[in-house]
Amino acid sequence: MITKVLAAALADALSELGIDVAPSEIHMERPAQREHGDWSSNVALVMSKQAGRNPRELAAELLTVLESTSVDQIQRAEVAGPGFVNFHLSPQWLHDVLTEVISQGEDGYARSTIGDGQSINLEFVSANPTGPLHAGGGRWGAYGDSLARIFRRCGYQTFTEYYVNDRGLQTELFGDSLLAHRDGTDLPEDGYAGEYVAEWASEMPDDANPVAWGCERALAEVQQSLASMNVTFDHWASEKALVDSGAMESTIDALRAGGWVDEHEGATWLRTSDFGDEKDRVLLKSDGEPTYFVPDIAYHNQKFERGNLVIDVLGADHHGYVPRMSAALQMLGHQASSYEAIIGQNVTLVRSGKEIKLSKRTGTMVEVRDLIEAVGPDVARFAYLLQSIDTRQTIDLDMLSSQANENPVYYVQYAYARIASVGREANNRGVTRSTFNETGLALLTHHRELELLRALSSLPETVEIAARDRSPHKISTWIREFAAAFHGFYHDCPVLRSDVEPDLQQARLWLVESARIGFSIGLELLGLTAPEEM
RNA sequence: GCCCUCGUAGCUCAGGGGAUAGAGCAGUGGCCUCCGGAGCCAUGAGCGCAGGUUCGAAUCCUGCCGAGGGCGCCA
Repeated sequence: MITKVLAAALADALSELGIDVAPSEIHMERPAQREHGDWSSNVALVMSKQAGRNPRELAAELLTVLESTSVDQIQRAEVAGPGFVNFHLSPQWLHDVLTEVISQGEDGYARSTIGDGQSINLEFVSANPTGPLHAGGGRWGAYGDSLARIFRRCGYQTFTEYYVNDRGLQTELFGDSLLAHRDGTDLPEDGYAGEYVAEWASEMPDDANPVAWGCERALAEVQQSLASMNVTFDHWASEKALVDSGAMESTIDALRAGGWVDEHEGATWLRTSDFGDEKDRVLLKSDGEPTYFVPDIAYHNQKFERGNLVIDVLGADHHGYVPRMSAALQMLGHQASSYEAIIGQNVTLVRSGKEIKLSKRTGTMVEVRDLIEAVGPDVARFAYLLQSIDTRQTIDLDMLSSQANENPVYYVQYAYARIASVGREANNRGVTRSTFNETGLALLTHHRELELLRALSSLPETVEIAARDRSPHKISTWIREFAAAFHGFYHDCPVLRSDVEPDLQQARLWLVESARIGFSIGLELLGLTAPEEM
């Protein structure tokens, strides 16, 4: 890769000046302004203190040395601003990108090895099985699923889970609510009053166990909604099965054996404050019943059997829970760094300019299924993935519906459809692609062609950054920019038109193929479909 | 009161310590004789406030202001 070549050249030049820096320490960046070249380095600014020279002076000396050891692709290098070394490259470096994309293909390009040999267990959504998934929960689904795809592309062995709370107070309340609806009796206090409860109650067989039946019914609903948005899980972990296996007892035993458990005020406590939690937490209530915390610890402990790094995606309303879980896991012998919680901000749903408060119990809700049915799975999924998980997201249902046709996802998918269309049209015209090695890529000099390759060249680093920052939205941002580059190219650079020279046509056909590969990878990471026609 | 997030254009949001802070939507004006106009091109406006660290801060630190969330022997 060109950045490595440039960094190595800079490192060599520095060592000639008596400054030793590993090439990997030298950062190459893409200048914001095109006039500032193709690549830029700030080494002179960073090293100036150590070198005892001012940055521009050092940069100038670097250039002198670089001239004698010139790299092929460097057309010209210059000192700019406070001391940047800017490289203006010949288009060859972008033609090399095209070659790389074609030779590595859809499967190999932008595949990273940063996660090789590591495994991640990723839990997300895990909404209680007491009703349909609401539209806010869809965000965790889209996020988690895309993050898992990104992890996998980076070499992490990734295992995804949905923790099903199919026992406990909420499920019993839900079961009782189903019964009350079916039998026409009074709803229990704090029972579930949503429309779906009445609907489901009428489906419930007389001999069914309301809790078990209700959970199963809800889970099927959730599963289906997520699947329609292309979100799936490797494992649906049942809390009930976990508890039935005796995991609660063995977990408490292990914590006791470690000396982390105290008894006072009639209850059994875990000294989580020893690990930075605000206060200690109750394991067994004074009535002897375990709190929800116990099975949760057992579950998290067990997840380490399916990954070295355990990650939870949690809504902001659960962030207070992280220190106690981290404490408990450390007591059980896990490294603090092997447990990570990603805290996502909640979604605000707006309709007719008014915020819709979501509550399963009172029944005011917007189901993720409604959203998907209204705008389509790709629009819904991309809407979730457009923004950083740190951003409190506002989804305006009216706007999403009324502007469904100009949704950003179509901008991207339209580019893919256009590529497919070029292929079809090439068939119609009897144009075939020649052997890649015989194609004259040097003919690709139009700025639109080069911009397209430039965008394509940034995909590998974007994927790694997205994995490192746990930020699928960086792929969204990338693919929108990539689509813009493609539409610009498509507008200005005809491929099949009769006035295009055959050699140029061949080069462009391969360029289009490389773009197809780029879109294909990006759309797959986002879990979006790649339509041949729209 | 304490803790966690977040304040960027009219709206929804990008912005890995770097140079002149970017998109989309909304507004205005242009662009189809052959590959799909769901497209392309042009145009106005902005980093909540105050300090600090740094050669350099939207980005890191502190304080203030504002918004959301959390502070149960609930889950």
